[in-house]
Amino acid sequence: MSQDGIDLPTSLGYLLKEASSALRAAMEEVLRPLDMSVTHYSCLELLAQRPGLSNSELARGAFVTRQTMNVLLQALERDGYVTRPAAAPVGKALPTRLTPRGRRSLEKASAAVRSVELKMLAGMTDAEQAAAFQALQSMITSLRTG
Amino acid sequence: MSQDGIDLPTSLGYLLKEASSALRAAMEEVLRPLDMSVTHYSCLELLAQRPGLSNSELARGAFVTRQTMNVLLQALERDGYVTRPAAAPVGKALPTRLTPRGRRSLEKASAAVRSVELKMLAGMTDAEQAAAFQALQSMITSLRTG
DNA sequence: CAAGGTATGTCAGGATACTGACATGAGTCA
DNA sequence: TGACTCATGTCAGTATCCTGACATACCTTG
Repeated sequence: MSQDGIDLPTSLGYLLKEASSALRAAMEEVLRPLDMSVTHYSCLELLAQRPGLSNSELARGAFVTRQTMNVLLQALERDGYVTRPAAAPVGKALPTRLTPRGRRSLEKASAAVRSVELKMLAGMTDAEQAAAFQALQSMITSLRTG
Repeated sequence: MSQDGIDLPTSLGYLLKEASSALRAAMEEVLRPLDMSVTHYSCLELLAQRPGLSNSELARGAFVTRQTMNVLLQALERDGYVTRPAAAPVGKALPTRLTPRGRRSLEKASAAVRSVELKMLAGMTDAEQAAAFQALQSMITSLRTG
């Protein structure tokens, strides 16, 4: 109606939110049988790829606050999925690592999430995926600068 | 390290989450001075474009549950931003409409959000934007089916 | 007409994430 | 050295959103 307003359904921002919401819902669905939340999985996956990450670094990687990640890490540590040294080797940062149990737990989750990612990419050519990749990165950098 | 795991930083799913997170943060930043949350703004924008939407329809459009949208609508109605009839004209759905006050409130917010959207799109050609649009829609439909 | 299925609005309780705040450790700079 | 800035881990309180549940209203289908 008005040319002033953003046309929601055709706005890239809206579409981005919709896609992210759909992805999150799909991930929650496949992770629920494993009693694992998306943040939970993100934390484990990050640790598998970059062992020794600190609480704050994990928080940034999972897009939550370091307070939120801290309570998650405490639960994961209590249940034996990760380990943290009692004292910080340098500074205050406590390098976190997966235990064998954590690694086992991640395996199933990783397979489940991979199936979601494959479903999401189904119907897109490699060129389209590359274009989407580049577009998303451009959006991120544009939003962060300034 | 392992070929089994998804390489997070290069995964489209991760990038999607990162972009969505950055967009949400940018929107929250410009909406905070107006004492408006993203869901709050989404609700008003939806009503401006499609007057008469019901609570459940608004919830789907803003990607929250209808319970969440309901408490928001109650607050908006109490503060005079929207109106809902006391009785449903048909079924149980209560068609919601913006008041002049709601429309005024939306104007500033819409301008602020538009600036964020423009910033996000800066550095992308029209062709790249079109490609991103198509890619996101493809992901959404793929995730929903099956 | 009766019965099942679907969609809606709403209430209550609980889970999740956030903001605010504090103390501590490391680096910078005059 | 001392003051300053920044990043980190952690505690407490709050906000936000969700799941579960219920009653109601429409719409099929036999």
